[in-house]
Amino acid sequence: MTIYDVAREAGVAASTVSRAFSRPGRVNAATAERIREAAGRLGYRTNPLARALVTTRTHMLALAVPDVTNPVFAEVIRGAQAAAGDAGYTVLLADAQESGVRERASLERILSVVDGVVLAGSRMSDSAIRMLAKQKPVVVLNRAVVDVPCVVTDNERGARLVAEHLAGLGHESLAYVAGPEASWADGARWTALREAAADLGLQVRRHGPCTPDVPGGLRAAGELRGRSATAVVAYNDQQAIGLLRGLTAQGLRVPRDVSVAGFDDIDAAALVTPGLTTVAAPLRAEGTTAVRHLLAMVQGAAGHTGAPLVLPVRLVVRGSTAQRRRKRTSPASGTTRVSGSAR
Amino acid sequence: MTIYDVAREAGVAASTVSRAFSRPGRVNAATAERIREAAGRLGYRTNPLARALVTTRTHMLALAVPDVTNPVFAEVIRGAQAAAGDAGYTVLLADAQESGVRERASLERILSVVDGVVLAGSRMSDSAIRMLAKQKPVVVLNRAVVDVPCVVTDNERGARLVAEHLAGLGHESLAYVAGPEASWADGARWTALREAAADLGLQVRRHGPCTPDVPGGLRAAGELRGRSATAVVAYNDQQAIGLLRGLTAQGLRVPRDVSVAGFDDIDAAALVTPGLTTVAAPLRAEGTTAVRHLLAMVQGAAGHTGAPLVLPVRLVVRGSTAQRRRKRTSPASGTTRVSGSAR
DNA sequence: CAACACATGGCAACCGATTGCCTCGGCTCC
DNA sequence: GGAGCCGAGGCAATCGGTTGCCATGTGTTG
Repeated sequence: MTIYDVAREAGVAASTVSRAFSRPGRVNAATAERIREAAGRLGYRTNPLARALVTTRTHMLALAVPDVTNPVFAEVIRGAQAAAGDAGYTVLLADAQESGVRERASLERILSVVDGVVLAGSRMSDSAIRMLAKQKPVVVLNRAVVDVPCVVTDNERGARLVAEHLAGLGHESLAYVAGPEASWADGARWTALREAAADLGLQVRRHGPCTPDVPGGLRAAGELRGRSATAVVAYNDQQAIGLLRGLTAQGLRVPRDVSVAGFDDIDAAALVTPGLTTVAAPLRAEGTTAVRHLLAMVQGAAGHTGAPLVLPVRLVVRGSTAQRRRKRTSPASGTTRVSGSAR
Repeated sequence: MTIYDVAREAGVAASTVSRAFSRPGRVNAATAERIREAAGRLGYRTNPLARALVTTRTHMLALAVPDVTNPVFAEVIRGAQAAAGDAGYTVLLADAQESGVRERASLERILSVVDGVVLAGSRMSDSAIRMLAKQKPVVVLNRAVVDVPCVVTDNERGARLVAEHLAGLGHESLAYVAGPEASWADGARWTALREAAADLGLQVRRHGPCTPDVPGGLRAAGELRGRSATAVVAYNDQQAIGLLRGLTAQGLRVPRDVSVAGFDDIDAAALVTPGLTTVAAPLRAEGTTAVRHLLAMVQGAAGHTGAPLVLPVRLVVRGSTAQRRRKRTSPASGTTRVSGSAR
């Protein structure tokens, strides 16, 4: 089923068939109708590859994520997918598997067939990204890279919200469990948290780096043992959940003995016990805005490489944070439970 | 950077360059080396689209999933991605958003550029799938469709394992919370559970259908209120987690008053309290085997359309199931807690 | 030494669209 | 009535590879 078959069926030249589809108005309405009908009869579908070969537009976008199984990115993917689909674009996923090298490799493979790239939580170096941005339109998500269009969440405000929340509960000494070193968001969150803490007169210590997953949080719980912090803020929710479990396993009670908070508000945050207090990021929206920006660039607009576009966050308070209690007595032994409201 | 540039640089014809890459042995080793070197110098990358246009092989595969954000499929995606990557193939994701119609639509869009399709948990009708399989190589995951190659998990054995586990704990009356009607796996699980229950002399009632997510489980918990079942098996882990919360909210204790089990063993199953007893499916392996089969077909092998390939499961016992207790006294009031082992 | 096989490389058609340029007929306008 | 314009459609080149077929040169064999 090629354009030539349709042309023969409709009694016109192939070029006319092509125009009938891609350039409405360029051919006579009646002829166009006749062609469309012939195409329908033959079940003709235009071959995207052939088209792409000459137009150099594939209508495909690359989306690189550090880990497909990370629920944070699952939502981002869905958002990106939706926005792309609406515009008639298809998303190619590049799973970096938490490695800058593999990220480069999988991008390398698909780079030549896509019209643009969204880098979500990229583990590549700034210069590698800038290099990439020279070849194809690129939008970076959750990271700021000079000279490249970026979309980020409001980490500053998020960190400040947690800090204020914890300060309001009487906590004076915080711990921050860090994410991967290559993560820009980690830096942003830590810096903002430290500043907010300073403003509020709180102590805050950094631990890590730890892997941004549940095991990472578990390990962090071990390292935190015996520290004086009465509240722990984790780089992300998975770590925070790991913390919840690790601290509990040590005989500590959350939030009675120690408060825990995370970032992102993944689904699981509401499912663990106690529910996790966290800074909710508009994950779906991150995906859609990134793609929309990218599409704007692909379609001509010179990507504004100024300040990153900042998406708002909000604090979701659940059961994992509570009023600070004066000194815990014997942290390890099982004391009589009083009532234990799950929230 | 085209093949012609390389040809000029190396002092040979374009066809020779092409052969140097795609048909090793067809050109003299020395010449091939010279060409490869010239290509390297120019930074030449072969254009997949141009190649695909004539070979009709794009080296891309479609993977349709009902929901990208569902952790079950996240793992499947990762497995598929890996297997495809190893073979030099790229995966295009088609998010069906839990709808047969949207599934068809997104497939429609990418069908013409892929060499084959993996349908994971498809919501389409059997006939629609068979139709599709006529146009392109198709492998169906977690569903049996006659005349189409299938890869499924051992639902029979899984259901039997849970049933035996629960029977061993003294339970005599089970409830099954059903998944989406369009889900083949739901039918398989329910049928097998019923049969196993019959063999073991257990009662079992079916409730639903319910959506295969946490809210679905929550709703099911409401409907279950006042039933006599002392153990509930859910279609999947998300529902089971919903049940956990819903039942707890009703004042019931899991596993003291009622045991809960799920299917799949998603990450979150180990994170909730109590931990969820569940039938672990080899999610990653599902993705890889499906893709490997598909690739075999794409590369010539006539997909064996006989009995589906069955992947083994195993039962993971956690804290959500326990010995049945003689009649609960007053299910709603908060009784004195005894010790509450978390596992 | 003729005849033939074989290894190697070039020529040119082709995949299925898109698009610049040209032609042709009908109209308008002066 | 002729110049000029416009709408509509066709021709053919082009995108960047692949591949069937042929030409050449070298080695092998009888």
